[in-house]
Amino acid sequence: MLINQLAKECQIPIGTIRFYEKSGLITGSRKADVTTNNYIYYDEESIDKIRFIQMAKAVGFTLAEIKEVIDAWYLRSISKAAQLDVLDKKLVQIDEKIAELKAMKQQIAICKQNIIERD
Amino acid sequence: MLINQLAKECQIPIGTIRFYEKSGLITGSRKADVTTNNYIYYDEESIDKIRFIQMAKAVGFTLAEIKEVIDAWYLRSISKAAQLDVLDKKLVQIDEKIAELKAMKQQIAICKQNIIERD
DNA sequence: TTAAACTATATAGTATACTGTATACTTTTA
DNA sequence: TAAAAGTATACAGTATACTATATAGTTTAA
Repeated sequence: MLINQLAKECQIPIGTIRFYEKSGLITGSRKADVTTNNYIYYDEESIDKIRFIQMAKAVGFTLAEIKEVIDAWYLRSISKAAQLDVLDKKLVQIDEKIAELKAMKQQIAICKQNIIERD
Repeated sequence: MLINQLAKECQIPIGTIRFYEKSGLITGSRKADVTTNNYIYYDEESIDKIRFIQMAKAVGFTLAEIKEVIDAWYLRSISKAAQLDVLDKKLVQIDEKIAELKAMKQQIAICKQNIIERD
């Protein structure tokens, strides 16, 4: 699929896709049998990656942190142990974020009570 | 307490505190009985606010979003209904983020399995 | 077949959230 | 009491993550 369709599929601007590709987060490829242009084609993997990026960004991970995970995910050049290490560390961070969100819920619930109870 | 102590209390650079104050997230005050300088004093409320800011930032909220909550929290000039509205919307967003984090955990767990199982 | 739409590359500009520097004054400490 | 440390203000600079613009070539549709 070409960049335009990938953008529609993921509901994300084309410029952002180009930016992610330049940042090494996703990778499209030229088709050997197409010689008249140098259009870049993307596959399902790119969709998966972009969806993951969106999710991770929404919970406060930076693109640098996200790239670490994506590399552990897809780069077979990295050793098994190193891959698992990155993923385990990310799981810890995720649990920390869940804990923080739960703490925020608590705080906001108490704040709501204060507002309701005051005259 | 002066800015230096607030910074130590919250483990945050003085410059960041000044930036937060200029952004309207926290508010210190001069002391009427101190006439030789114009030092700004901060109270426990500033600590609470900065701790909240740190937590909210860690899970991807912007300072603008955080300011909304802090205003709903502390500004009595806003109507009760409006305050509760802001807080309820934030609770929804928090639940969405928790859901995204849980989905990420799932994905990473599956990825780990794939890495472990492949030879 | 030509105008509209799509693609690539390069470069500049923007928004958010700081971070650093310069200047000037005040307080603390050796 | 003088040097070191702390404080305020203003403004410039930086990092991250886009977003826009210009240019040039390619493909598609009327």
